[in-house]
Amino acid sequence: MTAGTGEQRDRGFDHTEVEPKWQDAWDEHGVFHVPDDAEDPAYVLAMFPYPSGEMHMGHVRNYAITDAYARYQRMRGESVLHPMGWDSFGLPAENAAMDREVDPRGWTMDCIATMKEQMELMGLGLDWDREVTTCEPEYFRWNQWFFRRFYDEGLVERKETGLNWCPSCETVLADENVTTEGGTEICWRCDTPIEHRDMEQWFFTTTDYADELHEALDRMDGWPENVREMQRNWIGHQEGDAVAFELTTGDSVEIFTTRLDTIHGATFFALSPGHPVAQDLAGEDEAVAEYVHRAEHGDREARSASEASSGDAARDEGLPQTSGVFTGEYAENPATGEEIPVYVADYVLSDIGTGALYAVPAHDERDHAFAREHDIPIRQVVEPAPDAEVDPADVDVQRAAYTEDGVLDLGEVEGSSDGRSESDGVLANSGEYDGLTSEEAREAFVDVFDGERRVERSLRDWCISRQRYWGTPIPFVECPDCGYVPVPEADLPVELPAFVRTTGNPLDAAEEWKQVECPDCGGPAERETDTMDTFVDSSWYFLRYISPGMDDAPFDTEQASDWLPVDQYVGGIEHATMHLIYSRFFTKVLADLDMLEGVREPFENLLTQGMVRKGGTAMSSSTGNVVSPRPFVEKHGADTGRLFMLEAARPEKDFDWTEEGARSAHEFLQGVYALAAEVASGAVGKVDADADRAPIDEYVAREVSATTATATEEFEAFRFNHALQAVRELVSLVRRYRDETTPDPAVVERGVETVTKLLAPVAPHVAEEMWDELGGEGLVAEADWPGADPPASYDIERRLVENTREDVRDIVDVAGIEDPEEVAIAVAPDWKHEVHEFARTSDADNLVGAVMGDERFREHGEAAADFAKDLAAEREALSETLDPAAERAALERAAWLIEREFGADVTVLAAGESAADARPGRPAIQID
RNA sequence: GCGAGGGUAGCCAAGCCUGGAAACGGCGGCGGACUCAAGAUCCGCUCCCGUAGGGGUCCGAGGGUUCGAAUCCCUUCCCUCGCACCA
Repeated sequence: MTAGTGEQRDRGFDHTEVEPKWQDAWDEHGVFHVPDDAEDPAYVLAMFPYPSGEMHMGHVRNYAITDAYARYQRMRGESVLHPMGWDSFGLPAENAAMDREVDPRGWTMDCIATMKEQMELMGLGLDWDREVTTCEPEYFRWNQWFFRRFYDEGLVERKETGLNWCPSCETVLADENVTTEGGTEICWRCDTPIEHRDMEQWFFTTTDYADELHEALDRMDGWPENVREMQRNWIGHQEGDAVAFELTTGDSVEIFTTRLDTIHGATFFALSPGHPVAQDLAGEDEAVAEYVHRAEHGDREARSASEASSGDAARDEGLPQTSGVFTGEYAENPATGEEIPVYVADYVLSDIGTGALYAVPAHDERDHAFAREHDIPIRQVVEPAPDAEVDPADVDVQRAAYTEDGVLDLGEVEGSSDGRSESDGVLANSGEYDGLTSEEAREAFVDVFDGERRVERSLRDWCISRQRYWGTPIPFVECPDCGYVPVPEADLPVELPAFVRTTGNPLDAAEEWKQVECPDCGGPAERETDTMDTFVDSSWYFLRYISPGMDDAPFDTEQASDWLPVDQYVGGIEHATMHLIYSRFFTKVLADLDMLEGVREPFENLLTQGMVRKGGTAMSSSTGNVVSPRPFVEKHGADTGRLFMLEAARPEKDFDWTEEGARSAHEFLQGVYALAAEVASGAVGKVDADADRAPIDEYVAREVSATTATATEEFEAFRFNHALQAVRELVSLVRRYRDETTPDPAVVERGVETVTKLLAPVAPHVAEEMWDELGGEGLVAEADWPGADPPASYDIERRLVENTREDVRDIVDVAGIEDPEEVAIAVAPDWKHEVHEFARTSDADNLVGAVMGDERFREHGEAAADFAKDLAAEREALSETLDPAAERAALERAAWLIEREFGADVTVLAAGESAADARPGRPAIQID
């Protein structure tokens, strides 16, 4: 439908008129501004966007969630910080600049302006006074400032290692920026397969914090388990031992193993092709040199080859898994004193452990395969424990490796009472250590072989250099005499030179900018031309929101310590191992630099929102499978979009965008607005003292309270869909009340007013309009959230009413009663209630006996015995019921619903003859 | 291979932690009210049988615990995601 048609205006509201009006009003009242002196406000944060210029539905969902929660908290009386900013450095701006003769800055600023306008269109309640833009020198100067501080603290290293290179983006990438798809490593931004290059780059030493980053995850209850698990995987955790082996080359080579217990079975030694000792040997031995070369270069071809094939694993096809070359050198097995041959083997990876290992073919499958191929002896040193399920005679290590390591399953230690230990392995052929369990042997051997117990992790230091223009210049100068020298703090920020279109890094081409004096010796020097990974920007932006204008520090320590951690963070799962690890790292470093007090984790609660799909598949601009937010909002209104998104599914789940769902949301809003307008115009009911109506009014009042309680609970738990479902039910009830009785306008008004408030966080514009119609004071955005106690015994009563209504329907239906005229409902007599309660709480063995033994009940004779028998059959399932008077009152309150449904008179009776069939919670029903 | 999360009526989807009602809600379908009619709105029904509220079957499959299991335990199958030549 077209906005603002005459037809619409008659009965509904026109969102093109209403939405800007209230946006202005919120603005004028500074509703969303948080003063600096606010005490520990609720910090509700959506991951700030990269300003691409167009919002997509994922953004809308993200912000609809945080805004609803923030608005809800505000109505609860909290001060709320709900800020927004722009993650505005990055390659797309540079690409756009190359494509269409603009400069990255201009393009970015235009995009920000458009996106901000779209956010305003959505009516998001954001504190724009705290807007943060990472590509502004006022922001990125602090990146440089942090870089220097980190450098002073020894957290910055410049080192050469094998790095990921994206040929399309023409820059190195951190490990975190590389994703694996079908065995191929690709760039997270452009999906181009990456290459490996050895380069010297700048690193933040995230590994210094690996232990804490890993261990703290266990305590982060506010995070979803899958994100924590992803981070655990990413950081890695292998407990083992490092032991040195002496080689005939004269080198002492450290290995890392989780199976030190098997050391007596080591029959060869293996180095990865990248290992320094292997590299040295390659210099002396042609065969080794050739193998190392093939291993290093086969790599790339093999990857593209395996990509073409079905591509199960990224196993090199050029080099089989068992490939390797004997170096002619030997290592001494410290356990046996034997000389074992040293191989260079491709299956040994340079970035796992130390890149060197002793191989135990008897107890490791890969070592086994290698040994078979190269005719190396296989010696068993672990066998099944005497009490293990496996017969030692069945173990043939010549045929296959026996990998049971005999680790005690902690959960099963107690279970050894069943006569069988869970420890499967004990040592054999290991001299004096025979008979020890693997675990005991490991304990012993660390000392015996002068090793070191250690935890190996897969987390690597964070490579932050990027060979791109549109980022924060790394504040260093390279002097031919002094080496790398930091730019003095007084000279910060190092700003970007004008953009030039060039292949490669534009900063390299900015000759004038590049040439500087060395801060140390004053001689000619060159600026570092790399810029920082943009994840540096996003690692602390949530701190800048706290003191956005501060110009002598990145943020105010005292205020940040009070306002952090972020109470609720909402964003996409794609940042699980990137942004969310980097931010945690930054926060810990800042805490250790005393810039934060008592805060070591930035985000208390994390919600990863699900995708918005269409027709079962993800919305994607490349396939055109999208619903564009802007046209949608212009046509149907922001509230419609927000309501639909939030009621369609729980925030963390994916959901399908459907036309029907959106339409249903729109119609609901129009309908509920119309109801408010009708109430406001005085067209509903008349003030007329009618005693009969009192129970009905009370019924509605109780439903209003119950809905409020439900909505509150659900908002609190981020289940907006459940809250909204309850609100829809209440609206439906209020309508029925209005239509079918002589309604009390005050009751209707209270219902509609409550609905307005409950809806305000989700459909804020319509809610303001309704609030205005109803004559509410001020803005509903600033109104108090309604009280939230559920009425006494509400659940029991609801069950009673629902059951009774259903029973009436059943009877009418099954008995084929055409036109019921009178429905009589009779509550069970007092004594039955007493027996029921007695049965429910009694623990007597013989319930019937116990009941009949009580003279209160005995006087009801046979009826009491029968009833007791029935109860006995289901005594464990008996649930609490209302007392007779309460039951009767509840049914009287609900009687109007039955009258309305069947057009029959309904009478609710106290117990009488007609109540013979009645039971507590199940009244007798007579229909005529 | 390791790990995490899932499998609920035609579809989407609650409930499972803290066992106790054929199992919330939405969509679709069916019937009814209102209406000249359509739309909108409202009220029901939607696993099977049943002319007074009853009975049967049911929550991926199979076992078990229990008076009682969608919920707890074990086994098994399938799906999604993350990690993975990890020494």
